[in-house]
Parts: sequence; C-alpha cells; structure tokens
Amino acid sequence: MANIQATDAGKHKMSAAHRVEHALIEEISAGELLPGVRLDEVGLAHRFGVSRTPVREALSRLTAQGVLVPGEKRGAFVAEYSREQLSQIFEAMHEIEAACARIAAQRLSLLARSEIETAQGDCMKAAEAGDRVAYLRANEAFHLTIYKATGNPYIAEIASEFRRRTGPFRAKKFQTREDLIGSAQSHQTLIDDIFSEDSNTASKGMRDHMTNSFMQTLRVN
Amino acid sequence: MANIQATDAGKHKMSAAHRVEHALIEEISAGELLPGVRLDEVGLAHRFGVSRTPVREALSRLTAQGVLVPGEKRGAFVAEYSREQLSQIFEAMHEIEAACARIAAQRLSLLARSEIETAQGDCMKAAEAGDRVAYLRANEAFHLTIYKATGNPYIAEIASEFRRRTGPFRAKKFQTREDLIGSAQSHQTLIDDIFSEDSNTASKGMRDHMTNSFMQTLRVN
DNA sequence: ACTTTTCTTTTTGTATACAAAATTATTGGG
DNA sequence: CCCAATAATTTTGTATACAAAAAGAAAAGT
Repeated sequence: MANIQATDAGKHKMSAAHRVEHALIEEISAGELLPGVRLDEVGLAHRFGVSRTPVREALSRLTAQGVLVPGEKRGAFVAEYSREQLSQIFEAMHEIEAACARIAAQRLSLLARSEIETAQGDCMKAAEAGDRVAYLRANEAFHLTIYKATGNPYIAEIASEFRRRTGPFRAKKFQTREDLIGSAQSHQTLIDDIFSEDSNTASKGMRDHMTNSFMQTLRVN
Repeated sequence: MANIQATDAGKHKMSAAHRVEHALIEEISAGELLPGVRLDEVGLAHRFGVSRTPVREALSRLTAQGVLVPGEKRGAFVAEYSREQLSQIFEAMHEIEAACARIAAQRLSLLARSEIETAQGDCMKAAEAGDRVAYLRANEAFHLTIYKATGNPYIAEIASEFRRRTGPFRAKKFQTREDLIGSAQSHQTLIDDIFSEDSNTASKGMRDHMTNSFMQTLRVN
C-alpha cells in the first residue's frame, strides 16, 4: 500500500532519488526491465549520473513497495512471479477490481461517465489502428478512469498498484490487431454494466472481464 | 502494497535502517507515535545511536509505504486522517475484509480452523480479564488468522496493512471491559459465518462485523 | 506597532570514504 | 583434474562532510 499523497513534482525540482525511482517504475511497467533482472547500484549511479546514495534510496523504496525483491544475501531484483503467484495476484486483483466496479456504479458522476467514455474512445482508436503501444497505454488509462470513478483514493491506489505490477505479464496477450480490438470491445460490455448503476451487475461484469483477461494472461506466461 | 517477501531478519543481523523502520512501525501501531507527529532525522539518529543515513532510509521506506507522509516542503509526519479519509479507508477495508472472509470460507483447512479458534480463545481470555493491551494484540492476531486462511499472501498483506494503519484509530473504541467482551463475542458470530463454508454468508458476516467496528471507531475519532 | 530585510540556524539531499561481508578468482596440494 | 585455502574484487551499509534550501530570529525601516 503505497503513499498516495501527491509527490513534490509539482512544487519543487524532483530529487535524484525520486527521479531514479520513477524511471525504474516506468521501465519495469514497459517491460524494458524484465522480472528477475538484477539491479546494480553502481551501474545505475553511473547511468543516472548520481552517486550511490540516491540510487540506494530509490531501490530501497521500490523494495518497500514490493516492486523489487531483495536477493537472499545481496542485490535487488525486479520481482518475478511464478504462475502460481500470478494466479494468486489475479485472485486478489479480481476482488479489488470487482469492488471498484461496484463502488463506481454506486456513485457514478457525469464527469466520471464522460472520462470513462473518452478513455474507451481512445482504446477503440488505438485498437482499430493496430497500434499496440498506444493500446497498452489507453487500456491502462481506461481502467484508471474506473478507479477514479469510485471516488475512493485508497482502493483506487491498490487497484492501480496491482495493475502496474502485473502490467508486463498482461501486456503479453496483446499481440495482434484482433487481440486489441477484442479487448476494446469487451470494455463496452463492462461499461454498460457499470453505467447500469446496479452494483451487482457492475461487480459481476468486472469479474467476467477480469477472468477473461487473466485466463488469457496465464496462457501466454 | 508492501513487499511481502521474508526480510533478512532470520538469516542475518538486521540492518540499522530496518531496525529503525520496524521500531517506528511498532510505535505507530501501539499509538505511542500519534498521527500528525513530525519525525526528526537528527533526533532519531541520536536516539537509535546511528547516523542519519539509516534513519533517512527507514523514513523513506515508511513514506513509500504510506505509513508516513512527507510535509509540503520538509519533514516526515505520521500519517493522520480526517474522518472523511478514515471513512474512505474503511470503505476500502470493508471490501478487502469481505473478500478475505469469502475466500477463507471457500478454502478452509483444518489447520486454519484450529488457528482461528485458538486465536478466538485468546481474545475471550483477554476480554474476560479486562486486559486491554492483551486484547488489542489478540484481536489483531485473530483477524490475521482469517487472512492466513485465505491462502493468498497478496490479499492477506493488503488486509494486514490496512489493519496496521488504522490500528491506533480502531483501538480507541476499546475502553472498558464490556467493550472488550462485546468485541470478542462478535467474533463468534463471524467465525460461525466463515465456518459455514458458504461464501456469501461469510462475506456478509464480515461486512456486518466491520461495519459495526467502523461505526464505533468513527464515534470515538 | 507593524512590515520588510537581513542574518542565523536548521533541514534536506547528496557525494565520498571506510569497513565489513560476500563473491569470485587464483594458487597450491593431493 | 579436483578440491581446499588464500587472495583479490565486488557489494553492502554506514558515517561524515558539504552545499543548497527552508525556516526562524533579529535588526532595520516605515
């Protein structure tokens, strides 16, 4: 459960430690840093042009957040998960996503509706264009609008964290243009369920959507 | 979402940074460090007999986990919550706890049953004795047995984290021996629901239990 | 008396050095 | 050739010094 208060970025120059932390999170999410990869303090310090101190801080923070795992005796590694662990994460994620859908359906504002629809429009556009990178980004943004619609930053953050951590694994199921279009189309069903404003319909809709997503993900991991 | 991998404690001497981190977590959970209190790097370094470096690391990790919040420009403070925020946390917690109860009911092992019953026995003992400190500890332990019964470390950890963070606020509702006994007795209803092995019964039982707990907590905060 | 400016102190973030622990490479013996 | 011992190298954790930023206190101005 990470800190959800605003970071300093808007008010002050971001510290080196935070820059390194965010850069690593981005790389992990983008699949550029693969699970199991060892992170090297000295190498990172050299690469970011800073001393080991801020690098150590960034690595330590990421370890505290579970994004990295410590080696048995030394080193920090990008967290990797067995299929067993992945399925456990998905089970937890399943519950959280269903809860988010339920709460979102209960307190859907016009603004939230609009944001969800706009995000879905972006998904459809990227899928039609067969633009995988854009679709990955749009897909994540779409789900974030649902979390935001809950009006509850705490549960939204948990859902977001799960999404970030499983991102590289889930991304593997989006290979062809057909994959993208299928995913984007399934969003529409989900939206209808949430916009029904019926808690159980929304919750069930999200469970179905995520079950499908997880099954596909486990197929390719 | 914190790191749930085992720490080094069992294999090696714990680093100073981890010692400080754990000590602070304990003090916050015990209500010795109150919400809103500012943590002073230099003072803590002096108190723990180490340099600022491991203290900074501990504070940074706790900030990454949301246990502490950064001041606008400087300082780290024990996170405090308005009633509004508390109720949002409880809403999220409500969902997580209900999910834990549902999953636990679905996969209840004999060992898990035994552990839950033992923990409840400890609760009853502490309550009858009017021993507030012991009850607080036993109550937390009781809930942890339910999380463990889910067999899913990820959702268990989220639930545990919420429990840790709201601990000081929830503890305020346990003032008299009657409070303790009432709480311990409500566990029995909850146990029956979970031991029914019916998902919906367990889920609803937990929702009721937590709703009651939250209402009481908001009354005294 | 109040406000602004200047000075001082405190806090923060970082670089660097050092020591200890862990790992790897090399050497010598069977 | 294999294994054990030793040496060298790398990694980790920490202490300390330094500079910059922020806050507080004191002095000067209106």
